[in-house]
Amino acid sequence: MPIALRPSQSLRLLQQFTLSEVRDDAPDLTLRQMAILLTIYLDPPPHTVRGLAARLGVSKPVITRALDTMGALKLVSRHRDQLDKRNVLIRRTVEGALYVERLGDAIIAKAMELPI
Amino acid sequence: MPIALRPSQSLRLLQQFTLSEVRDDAPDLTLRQMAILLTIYLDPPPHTVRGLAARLGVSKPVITRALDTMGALKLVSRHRDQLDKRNVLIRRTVEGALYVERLGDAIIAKAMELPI
DNA sequence: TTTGAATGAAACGGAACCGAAACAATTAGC
DNA sequence: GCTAATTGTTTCGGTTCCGTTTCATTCAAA
Repeated sequence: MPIALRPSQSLRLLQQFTLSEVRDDAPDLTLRQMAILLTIYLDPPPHTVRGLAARLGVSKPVITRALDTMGALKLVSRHRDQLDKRNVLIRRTVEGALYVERLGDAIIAKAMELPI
Repeated sequence: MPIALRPSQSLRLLQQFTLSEVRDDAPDLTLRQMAILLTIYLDPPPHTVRGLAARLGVSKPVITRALDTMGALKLVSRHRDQLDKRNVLIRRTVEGALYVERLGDAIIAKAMELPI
């Protein structure tokens, strides 16, 4: 059975989620950064700058800069591909996995609280 | 019956939603702007800068700047409260309602596509 | 009426982000 | 080997956002 949401439920869920993120002490990611992070953690590896840029429909510098920021936050890490040294492989980190897990928990909690 | 989501479903839903927003031509709002916009459109009015700042747990300048940006996008409008001219009342707009409605539709569509 | 509190906006310096273009490093094709 | 293509990064000028502080306006209380 697919997940069926009514319009008011979907918007309330999004509101509660964004509010919890804003209120939280954890660093706020931009929408783009969040899309990149989730793609790295949900889609099967390997992940490259080029591949992520294509997945998001943005330019490569957008990915590079987002990886700079999230790398400083230790949410992802970069490593040169030894088979093709032009490539950079983006890998998951423990901190990133925790961050993503926390996102999922927040959504589940807010979904549970939704009025019927 | 409350909305029950499994962790993988909640994260996949968030990924699909953020990806659709990033890919979309519509201007990307920051998480804070989105929280403000949804609060204005979902919570009962009146909405003031001070009230929104308290609701989000941020400072007033954060609200003022976000209203500047979203006002330029015509997603919200500002009006002086004639009863207490210190207050600024934030009101909804047609464009903002459409933007919010589109957000809800995107979530519903992505939720329907989730694997069981 | 005058002092103090409350509200929202503006100013400030610093940081991050944007699109576009140019760039070095590496690989592929001939 | 040598040219062309690919990959990711850097640079550029400009914009937006941030936190903090300061300010103007308005209301409330004495």
